[in-house]
Amino acid sequence: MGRNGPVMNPVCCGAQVPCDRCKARDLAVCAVLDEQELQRFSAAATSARLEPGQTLFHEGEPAEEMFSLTEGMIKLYKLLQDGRRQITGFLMAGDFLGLAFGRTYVYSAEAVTPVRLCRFRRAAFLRLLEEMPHLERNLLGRASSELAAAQEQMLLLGRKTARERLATFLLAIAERQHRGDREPVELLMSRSDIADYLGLTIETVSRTLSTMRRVGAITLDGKSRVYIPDRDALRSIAGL
Amino acid sequence: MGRNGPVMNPVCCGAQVPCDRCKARDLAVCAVLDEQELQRFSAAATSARLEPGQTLFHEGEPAEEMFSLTEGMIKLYKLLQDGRRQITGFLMAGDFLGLAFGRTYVYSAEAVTPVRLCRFRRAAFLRLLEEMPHLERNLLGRASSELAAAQEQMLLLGRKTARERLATFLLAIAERQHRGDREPVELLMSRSDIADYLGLTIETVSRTLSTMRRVGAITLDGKSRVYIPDRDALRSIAGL
DNA sequence: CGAGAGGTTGAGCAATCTCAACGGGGGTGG
DNA sequence: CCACCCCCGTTGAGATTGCTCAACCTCTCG
Repeated sequence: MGRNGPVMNPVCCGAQVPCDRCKARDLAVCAVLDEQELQRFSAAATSARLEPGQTLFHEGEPAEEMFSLTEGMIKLYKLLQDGRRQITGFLMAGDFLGLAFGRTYVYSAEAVTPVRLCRFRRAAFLRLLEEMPHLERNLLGRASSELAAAQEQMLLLGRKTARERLATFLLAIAERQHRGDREPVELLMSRSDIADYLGLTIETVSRTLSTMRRVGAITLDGKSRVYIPDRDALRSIAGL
Repeated sequence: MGRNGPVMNPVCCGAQVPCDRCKARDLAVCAVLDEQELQRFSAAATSARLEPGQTLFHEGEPAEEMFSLTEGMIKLYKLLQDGRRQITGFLMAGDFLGLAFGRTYVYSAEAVTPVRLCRFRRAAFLRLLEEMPHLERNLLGRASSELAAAQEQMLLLGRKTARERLATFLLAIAERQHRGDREPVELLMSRSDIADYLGLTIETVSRTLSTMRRVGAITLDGKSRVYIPDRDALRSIAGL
């Protein structure tokens, strides 16, 4: 799969501002790389696209590739045999995935929106990593904040009520989308995805959102646009 | 707080076999360090002890130190303002903690059993890290497996029933303690800790264990010794 | 021996789930 | 262009798991 077309909005290093240096390269990694390193990265990477619903890889498959997202949203999830699903995270432009040091992927990854990403053969990536310690530091920082987010999510799943979960979720999205206090939040994922992320059923998600609307905590525009009139009010519902 | 007494069972690099090189040093990090590096590490570290119930640090405090556990068990947890608690993990000899790249600790840490650990000033540790890229790789590997464990726990908290949670928990402990199929598992933590780890109440934990005993899935000897006659049976209860 | 902490058990309750009906929007085929 | 269908989301009613509150038990410690 080769490069196809210009990159619209590559985001670098998890930062929000697209970085000129990788704009033309469809790379999300360019953290502290110098020009020469960046070229070597480009050489090791190929670009790819996914449509909503398409699977990037399944839990348990041999982890032969690593990816960085340059556009769109991907969900990560784990399944029990009877089909119960837990979504462990939503990734956005600038995020890495597949950084498994084990032999196989420990989760499945599927596109939520149309996605553009950059693939590395695992071995090649690890070789590059070897030679660029500053990149390793960057990855360690990412892993560390992902871990913090995971612990936050454990608190949510283990101890928060449905109301609190939804409130927490909406606030987190608002922050991630850098929405001003007046701007709406866009839910790019389905109710079913939200439910499986929050450890609830779609019915409970739906009911809880309806109640929040009725109470005036949020306004809904269509199914996926959410206005939050008073963020502090929502924060107090979120329980933190 | 200086060194006090001989080290009984330091565990290295998260591996299970104590390593001679750090036995005398009360260090858990000696991964791929050569003799000189190890000496520098010893120089940067001080040793400490904690009694059960003592707190190492609280969520939100400035993260000025990092630790590696050489003996005993520590629990990590997060709180909501009303006191609801989620334990996000139990650490054992060889584990790191406090590896926050942010300014503050993102969780609290408290001793479950008597604990022996090794403290580093954060700045000193990061400096050492800078100079020992192989150590950084080691930490990245640890972070990556912690992340995998966190995702497994999200699946548990979001989607498993009380029975499945307990079964999963017992199996995980059995593995961590490398118990043969006949040997009992030791629950070093209280029912309340187990409940807060599994997102349940102590009553549900107690009832569920009783039921498992009644059904013959486990045998209890006192409050904390658990025999698992048939691990596969328990695995099938665990739902994976 | 009494007090307190930790654990178990019981009864009733409540939050969330399950099952089911219904509605709207978008795509498709006649 | 319209009718139909299907997917997704919403709403309702009843079931169920796990929680709350309370009693009781056991062990340890003073």
